[in-house]
Amino acid sequence: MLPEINDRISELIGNAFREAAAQNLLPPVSLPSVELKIPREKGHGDLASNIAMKVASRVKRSPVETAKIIASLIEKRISRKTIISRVEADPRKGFLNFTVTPGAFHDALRHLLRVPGHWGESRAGEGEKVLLEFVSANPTGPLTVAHGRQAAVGDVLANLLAKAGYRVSREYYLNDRGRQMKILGESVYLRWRELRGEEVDLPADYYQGDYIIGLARRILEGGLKPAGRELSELPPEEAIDYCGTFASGALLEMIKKELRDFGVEMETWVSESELVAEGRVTAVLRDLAARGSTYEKDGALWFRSSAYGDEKDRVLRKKNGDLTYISSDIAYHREKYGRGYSEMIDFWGPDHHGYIARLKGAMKALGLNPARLDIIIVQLSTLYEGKKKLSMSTRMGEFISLRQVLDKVGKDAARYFFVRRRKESHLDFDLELARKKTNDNPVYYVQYAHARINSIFKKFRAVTGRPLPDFTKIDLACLSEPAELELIKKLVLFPGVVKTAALTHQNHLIPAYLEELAAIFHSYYNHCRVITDDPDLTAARLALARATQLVISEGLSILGVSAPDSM
RNA sequence: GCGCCUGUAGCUCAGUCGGAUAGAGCAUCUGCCUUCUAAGCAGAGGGUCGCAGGUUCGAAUCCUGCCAGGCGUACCA
Repeated sequence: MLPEINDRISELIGNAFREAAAQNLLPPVSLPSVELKIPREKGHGDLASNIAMKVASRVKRSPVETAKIIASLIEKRISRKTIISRVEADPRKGFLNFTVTPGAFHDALRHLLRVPGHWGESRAGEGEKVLLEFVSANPTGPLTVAHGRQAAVGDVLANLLAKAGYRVSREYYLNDRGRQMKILGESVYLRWRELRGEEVDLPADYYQGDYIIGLARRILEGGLKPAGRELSELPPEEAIDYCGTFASGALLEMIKKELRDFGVEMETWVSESELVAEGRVTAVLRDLAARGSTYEKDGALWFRSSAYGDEKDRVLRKKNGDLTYISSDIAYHREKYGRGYSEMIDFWGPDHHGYIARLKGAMKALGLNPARLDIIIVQLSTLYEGKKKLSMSTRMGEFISLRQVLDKVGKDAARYFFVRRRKESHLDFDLELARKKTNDNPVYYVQYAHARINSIFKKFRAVTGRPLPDFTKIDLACLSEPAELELIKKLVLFPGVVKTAALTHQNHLIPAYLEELAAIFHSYYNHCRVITDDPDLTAARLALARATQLVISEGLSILGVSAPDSM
């Protein structure tokens, strides 16, 4: 609806400039695209344009003078049919300030009520396929808080892009082979021996967490026997392999459950070991070699990444014959390109940012367009309990897991807090605040508005003994209080916020918008009673409350947060 | 050294393509429940937008240099 209002005003401005040229008031100029902003100050109307300032030098008049000429021409065109009721030239800077008619806002509100659940959708994505890959943690331990934020940020952006008309899928890339998996197997194996009464020495770079002991105990007490043989009868190499396979399988199941409990559903899981088994890694190394992008040095195979923007060349295959992580990652990303996505988005932690150049370089070396691959670095979070900072040492297994955060604050608060700040910003996450049931807590503040509206509906049914009216058939013209028009204006903005957030990957715009909307509603609630003696006014206000509820629940559903009917 | 991110009110942070007197929440102070949920509302105080230049009619925003913090700079992942 707002785009329509924008278009109509742009048209008025364009016509006024042509008219000014025809009457020799201003020289003819080609106009830049008209930008309309919502002024902060209430006295500046509903929408403002800076066009007079933009063209001032070209028309050889001051911005204020230009604005005055244009405003007076537009003013003459104002009638009952136009979307604006007033235009004013700001005498200090040269803004053109427009006041939109209440009728235009009522039309927008009526439209919203006719498309419940679809307000906020757009076709900006034109059905293009987008793949979002996130979390992708090694199955070597529980998900951490860092994974939690990536999961929330990735999942919410996926929801946003879907709203904006993209065909979205979510994917988890499973690093289920290589050095870390071997260490996992050895860690569990050592703990298993320890449980059997042996003295063992767990090297510092092995996995230290208690969950490793838990896995070892499951092997021991469950009497798990690989191929019918006792683990103790196997040669250590085989026993370690078995422990690794068992542990990564169990941990993967745990990760899947954690993600489900966090509200994240991956469409696809891609396994690194399968990519290797299918020969995709050797194939990609061969193709890089064929393109002259590799060379042998010191017994290792190198990728000429410095020729593609990286600061130095990188090893693909180590001296001992093992593949490095980048080799399978190159193969994995080429495989993704082959699936026909117009855009692929990876979410990584900040410790991986040095990796971007070499991966994009590899895509370029393979003749693929690196611009289709967008790597988003999600900054870390520091957890607090009030003022107390919580320890975060992963090495000692002392980290707070995503599971613990979920247990402490619940899915709604966790997801909301993770996306509330720009993903580029380091996040201070106060668990105590997230748990509070007061207005300091933004999640509750927004959810409360939704529940409160529901309670108005309940009251209406109880008092009148009638069901809610059909909101699509209500005369909204009596909504004329400033507080009502302000609320409608905010509702009308929602689709634009969703679109901007999706296209610029700025999830945090949604919580910010919802908090502003909730504030306007709470203020309105204190200012005007919905249920009054006037049945027409009551119906119109119920409709406005319903529209607010629809937008809040749609906004929260983008965040994957529930919209409770009562609190 | 080089690369990426960050620096805005006491604290946590918004600020879209450069636009009007830089905004919000928390914290502090003052009010509002016989009426739809006080998990709410109304109001007050609080600023050298890290520093210095530059571009511009106009800079928190763009450019350059510097300062501070975080992360990275592996034949680990």
